[in-house]
Amino acid sequence: MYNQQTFQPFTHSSGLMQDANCQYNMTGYPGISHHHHQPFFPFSSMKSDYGELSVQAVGDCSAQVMPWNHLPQLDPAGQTLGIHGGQLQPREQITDQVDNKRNLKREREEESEIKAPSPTAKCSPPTPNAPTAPYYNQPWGAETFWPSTPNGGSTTAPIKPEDNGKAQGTDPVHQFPFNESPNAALESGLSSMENSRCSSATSSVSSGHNNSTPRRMSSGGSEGICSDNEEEAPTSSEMEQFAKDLKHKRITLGYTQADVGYALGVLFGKTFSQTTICRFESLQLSFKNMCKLKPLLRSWLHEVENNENLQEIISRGQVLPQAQKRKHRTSIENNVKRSLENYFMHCSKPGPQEITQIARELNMDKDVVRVWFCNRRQKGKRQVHPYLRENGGETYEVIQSLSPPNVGPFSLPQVVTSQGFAPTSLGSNPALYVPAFHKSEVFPQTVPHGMPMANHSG
DNA sequence: ATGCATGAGGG
DNA sequence: CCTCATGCATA
Repeated sequence: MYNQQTFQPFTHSSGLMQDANCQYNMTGYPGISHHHHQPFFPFSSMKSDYGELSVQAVGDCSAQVMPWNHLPQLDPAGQTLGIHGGQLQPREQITDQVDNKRNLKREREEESEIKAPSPTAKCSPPTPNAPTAPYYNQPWGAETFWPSTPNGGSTTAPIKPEDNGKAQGTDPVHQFPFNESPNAALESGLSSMENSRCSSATSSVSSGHNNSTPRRMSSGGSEGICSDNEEEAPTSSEMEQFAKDLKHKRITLGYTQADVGYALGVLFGKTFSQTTICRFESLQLSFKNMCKLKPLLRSWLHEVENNENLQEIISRGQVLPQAQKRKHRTSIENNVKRSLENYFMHCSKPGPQEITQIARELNMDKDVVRVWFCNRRQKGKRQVHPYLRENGGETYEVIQSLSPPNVGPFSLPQVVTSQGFAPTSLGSNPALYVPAFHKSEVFPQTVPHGMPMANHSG
């Protein structure tokens, strides 16, 4: 077992990651006013999503050079960071368990599944409208990452290295770590990456495994990619394989998930948290989301494999100070959780009234209950058993494990399928969990105090 | 690795 | 209000 915190040869590694979001403005946090400009990622002008970016910048051999070339120089200050440049220090032993990892898969549009077998209940989603096809093709608007913030404005758009200079003047904390001149080494390395993509996009990552299935729902004609449209329409198996390879490679090279997330920030201007990388590796993101991140991660993979300079550069990333602490994580007691589970089993989508009732029943804040249900639903969508994934996603499994043991008379088996990533049935049959009961059954009139959860004596 | 939370976008 | 993407905080 590797523990991220256990291996922190780099000054930036650990804390850095979780704080990494400081790299880009969190519009959600008014208090935070660091406008860190994105290092270099002319999104504004490109209007492209990551997919496109990666496709062009990274993938297209002939495409105009992307931000890569603009990689800022190593900041002299960066050297003071005490990072031993360039050398990868394996922080974790290469464990075989890597492959052992549970490879969970979830579907992209599980949405439809929810209402699948369910009758017409208020609880069940109004309408499925969930496209069965993986429409991950949708563009990744720059705004997605850099929404124009009303307050600052400077925060939203990624800045180019050149701009970076002045940006620093204003905001010394968050600009790209390197402000010198372009790093030749890096450029060279990056270029290698570009090449690799053209020749064999899948390189070490997917090479060998996936004989990509013919299914390309969308031809990236507009993107004008070299030949690797894998990014556009990776199959579930491809995705799984990629995730697996990514993780293996990452660990082999001694990177933590946090490192990867940070590196992405250095390379693309958008940092991701350890959490996200973790979820990617364990396929716990929506398929769409996976597709979105894959190109970036693949690029990272190419870089670390072919360019040691990249490591050096990334290593110099400055540790961004924690802007501010946010939220207090409410801790829900186990017995209360069980109660919530019970409610959820019967109605995964309680209405405002029901939520209020539940909240009252459990002496919880309404919002906490609401959020709990939201999260529970999300979790339900991606929660599948690892072994299911081999089935190709067509199989339904009744799993009781998801159900609280004490649901008593209300306990329902849950229908689960692994097709989340099933190449052939994406979205067709997405039931991961089934809120089979109408809310009326759960809330006949008012939440009965005698609800099963009430007796959770644990 | 995962629980609880935030916030954008949609209806 | 919900879903979805995402992450801090924590187990």
